[in-house]
Amino acid sequence: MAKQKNQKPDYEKMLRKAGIRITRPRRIIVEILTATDDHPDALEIFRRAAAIDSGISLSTVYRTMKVLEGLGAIHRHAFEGGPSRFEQASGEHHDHLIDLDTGDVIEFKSDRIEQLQNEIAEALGYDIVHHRLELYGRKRRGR
Amino acid sequence: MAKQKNQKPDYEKMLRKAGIRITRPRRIIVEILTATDDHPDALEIFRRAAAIDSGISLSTVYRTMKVLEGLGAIHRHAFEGGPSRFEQASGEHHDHLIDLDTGDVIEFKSDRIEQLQNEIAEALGYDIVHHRLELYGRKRRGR
DNA sequence: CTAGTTGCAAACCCTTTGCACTTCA
DNA sequence: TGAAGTGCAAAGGGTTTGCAACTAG
Repeated sequence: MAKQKNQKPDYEKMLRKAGIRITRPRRIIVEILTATDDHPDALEIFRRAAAIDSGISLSTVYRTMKVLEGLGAIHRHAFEGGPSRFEQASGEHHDHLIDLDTGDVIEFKSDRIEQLQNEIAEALGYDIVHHRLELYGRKRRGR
Repeated sequence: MAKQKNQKPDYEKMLRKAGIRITRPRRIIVEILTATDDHPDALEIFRRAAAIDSGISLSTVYRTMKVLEGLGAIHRHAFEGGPSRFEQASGEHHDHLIDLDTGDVIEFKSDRIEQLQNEIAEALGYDIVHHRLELYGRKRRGR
């Protein structure tokens, strides 16, 4: 079996295991998450869901995101000056570079930075619970 | 003249130079900022201001913070799950470690991390406009 | 059957804004 | 004096919540 670069979580299995009902709205939302590789916000997920079933409500999207977040199936990011955006918890930890012109999110990872963060926290007498590293920038003009 | 570790901005001078009027509310707010070394939010600044002059409104606090931010005299931070918090733009750039139990903010600085960030952005073809690095943690229990 | 979920509308929190009135320069 | 700034109350955006109706298991 080929190993995927990004293993997507099997949401339905996770929900079932957690004893959470798999309802029609949840199935649709989870389907959308599985199908996406970007970082949509709740409204965007709602729009995509409504295109499949117009009966779905924004509240349900928010509630479902909260449940999935609780299960560790997705991550919530509060990038600057905008609503929370969500991403699947697949793959390993990474940080984000946000394109200020387009809103695009590029993921990156630096073991070296992670290590330095730990050293800093250590020196300050703290244990890191989590961190947030976001770079905000613009594409370099090929000058 | 002794060089201060953290040079506080002379807000009144900055305002005057920018052609912005120095009003009573602004004078009080700026006084509060000068007197603090923590990272208060708008409501906290409002409370401290109201203790000096009960006539001051929260709107004015927000408006003044926006003006000062525009002048580069203060920085606004949107730490997780809370209102914006402000700090004087004195001193050089630094990042933040937020104590999850107390909300305390500890400043730190790592040239090495900054450098790595630049290398990463470079490699991705981006110029960094600014970044955000926040560590969220708890005091290490002296075990 | 019945506890968990939903949609809806109202409430929330933080922040901004319109407006008539004040105040600084 | 008159443009800039103020306080107030109302509006704004994103998100959460109370509730009666619905539905999964």
